[in-house]
Amino acid sequence: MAELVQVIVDVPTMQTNRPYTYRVPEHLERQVQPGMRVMVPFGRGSREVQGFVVAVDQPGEFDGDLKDLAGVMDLSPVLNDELLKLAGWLADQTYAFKITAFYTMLPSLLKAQTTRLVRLVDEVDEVDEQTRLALFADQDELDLAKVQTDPLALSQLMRLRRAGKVVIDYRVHDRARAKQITTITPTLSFDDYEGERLGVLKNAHAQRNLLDYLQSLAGKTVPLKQAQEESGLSAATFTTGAKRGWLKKGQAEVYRDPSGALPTSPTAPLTLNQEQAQAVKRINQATDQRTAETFLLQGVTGSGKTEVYLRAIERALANGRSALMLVPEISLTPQIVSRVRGRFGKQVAVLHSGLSNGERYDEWRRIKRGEAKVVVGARSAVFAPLDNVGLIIMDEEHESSYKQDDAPRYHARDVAKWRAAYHHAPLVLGSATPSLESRARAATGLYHRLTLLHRVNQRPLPPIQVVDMKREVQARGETNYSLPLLNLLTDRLNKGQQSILMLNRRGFSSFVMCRDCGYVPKCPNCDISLTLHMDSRSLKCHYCGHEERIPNTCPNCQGHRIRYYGTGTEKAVAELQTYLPTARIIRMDVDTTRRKGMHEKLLTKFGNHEADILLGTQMIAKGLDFPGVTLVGVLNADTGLDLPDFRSSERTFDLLAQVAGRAGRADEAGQVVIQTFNPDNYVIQLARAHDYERFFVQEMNLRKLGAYPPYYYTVRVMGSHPDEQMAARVMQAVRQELVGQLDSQTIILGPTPRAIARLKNRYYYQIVIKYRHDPALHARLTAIMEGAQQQFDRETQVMIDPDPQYFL
DNA sequence: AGCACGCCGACT
DNA sequence: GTCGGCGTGCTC
Repeated sequence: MAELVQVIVDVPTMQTNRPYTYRVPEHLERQVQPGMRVMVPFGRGSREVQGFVVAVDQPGEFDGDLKDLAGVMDLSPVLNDELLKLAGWLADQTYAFKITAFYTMLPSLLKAQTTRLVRLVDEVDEVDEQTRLALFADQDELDLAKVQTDPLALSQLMRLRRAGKVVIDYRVHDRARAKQITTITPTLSFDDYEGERLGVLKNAHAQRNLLDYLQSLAGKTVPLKQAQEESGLSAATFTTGAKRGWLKKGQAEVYRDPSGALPTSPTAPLTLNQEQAQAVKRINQATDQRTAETFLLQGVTGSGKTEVYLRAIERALANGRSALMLVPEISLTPQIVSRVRGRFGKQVAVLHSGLSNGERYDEWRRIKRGEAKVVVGARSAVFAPLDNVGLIIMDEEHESSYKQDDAPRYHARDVAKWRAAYHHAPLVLGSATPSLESRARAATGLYHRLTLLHRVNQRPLPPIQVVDMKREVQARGETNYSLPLLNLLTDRLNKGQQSILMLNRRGFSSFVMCRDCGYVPKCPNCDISLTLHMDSRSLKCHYCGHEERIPNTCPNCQGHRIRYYGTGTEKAVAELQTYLPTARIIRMDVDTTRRKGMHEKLLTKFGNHEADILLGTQMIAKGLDFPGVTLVGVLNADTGLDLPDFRSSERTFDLLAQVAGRAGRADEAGQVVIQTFNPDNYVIQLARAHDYERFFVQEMNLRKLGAYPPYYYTVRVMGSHPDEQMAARVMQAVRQELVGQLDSQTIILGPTPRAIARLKNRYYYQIVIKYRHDPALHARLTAIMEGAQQQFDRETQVMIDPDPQYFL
């Protein structure tokens, strides 16, 4: 019988980042288990918070007065033993709070909402009637959150509270609800319905039809909605039926169905070529033998990696185990989902960002109950509550979206490795352009490398033509389109074939600049240039959301020549339309796809050949498969090449390889055009040659010279404060705590102000640490996180980002 | 996070 | 003299 429990409470601060001990009242003794959510009183007053039970019946060190658990929120644990352990590891590795780790692993509905209600105590006569009316109107309770923004009301309430005239109640409410639907069940026998029919008036058609319908059900319970559709009768008719005792209404719990009515016709496995068969064989061996081996499946675009995944999943299932397949959000398209569903049917659960909170919760429950054995999802799906995992797949493993860029700053690849080791399951990392880290590990034998060099359709990779834009611009003036590209576009248009054009906007966006004095409007809070949004005719800050009107005159020199800079897709489309007046062009960028579902809608439209050219940003590069596309153009390949980021070459190479793979997926041969101002750059040249391996070798040399990953590991320590001096001082102190304490090969860079030094009125300074092997570092950094609050004032924030994707 | 405690300025 | 500002410490 549990008498004591250890609870991690939902108060995300360093000081409370440890278990608190609670007594278990008798009536809860039988219920409470580790991994369950509970409600506990915390702090003075009547405050109640949600928490997670991490241990039962282990007496804590605390010897003060214990409080009682207020309630248990779950019937069975939401976190099993594996996930509890994983959360501990995750928090430790990413320097995050334990509570943050728990919530990251669970659907958001399991985070209870707390409301604070202000209630008047009985003797109101003492309270000024005017005040009472102003604040409470005729209610006796008031949601504090609604008043929070009104400083006057807030201070009045606080005064009343001090005087004991009002109290604040805390209510924790669980938002996790199973969806309920109404059902109907016939209550009479076939013959009895015949009897009822005699008692119904001849012209009561609806009722007669209802009797017919109920008869046809033969006692079966059906959802009311379905009954209405099948019978064509109204809800009111069924209500009348219930009153007459012909049927019974009931409630049933259902899963919200995120797949919609998507027909998933079963698809047969494709025939494997020899390379694929070899890869499948090796992976399946590991699955059978339960070895937690990591494979790097390196296959050119179109080499049939997905089929390898599906075969490997099949084997895991055949062994009675489950499988997890991670894909980047952007390639979690209906195409890939229907392919997995087609093979494994209802055993598949899909987790993607398009799900509502309720749908996500339901998919999570299906997985947890063991009804779904295959999970396909983006980054956070790596925490799917699967039991007995037999295989983990991570497609496009080089994608930077696998790294979460707020706390906990985990990389899904590391979590996948942890879980694979826990379950003794193989992990398959798939990519055409692996991350240098993974490719290097395959080179040392840490990962087992599997290669797919041939495309399944036997077609060669499309030829890539590199066009020097310096010459084009010299000859024809400022333009986004070279003659070779225009000629090919015209040719495709004449043949009725489709083209895709990509505008590389990495590290680059359109902004407004004064042509007289060079003034660029900046965000008053964040010190970064405001981006131009033509749809709302405004300037917006991408970081804090600040918005202002486009100025007519320059605020700096009062000049009138304030113009737009940078090439947006909008401008690129307009220019293209002047060259090709008859072409039907679809523009795809953040602006045209902001509304939910627009992304798919535009792609479907293009897929149906309702347009000739798809012009968009990076988002068009991934995972699209349009057989009709025979020309792919990259308008500005080098944007992003010169960013002060050691990974910019790698990302550019990946991007070019990705888009090149979009051409000629089907029968027609494809052609790729890359426009660039740096035609001789090695990234461009090796992308043109489709030569990842040489790129790998060359880039590794540069990384070695610069002491960058994968030769060195990196950690970024960021400190922020509303006062710039303080931010700098904090990071200076952090540096002092590290200097002399670390390995002799470890390099400490900074502190330096971050590229975006001010965000939301806070100043940021950072230190980057590069190290090869430094056993003392982790403990040092943990100590810095723990000490930061005590050492500095409350406004100080210290964040640690292990293995950052960007240093900017 | 949210609350109490405690120590300094402008009001009855 | 007190009311109330926000810096600091603590929450089983």
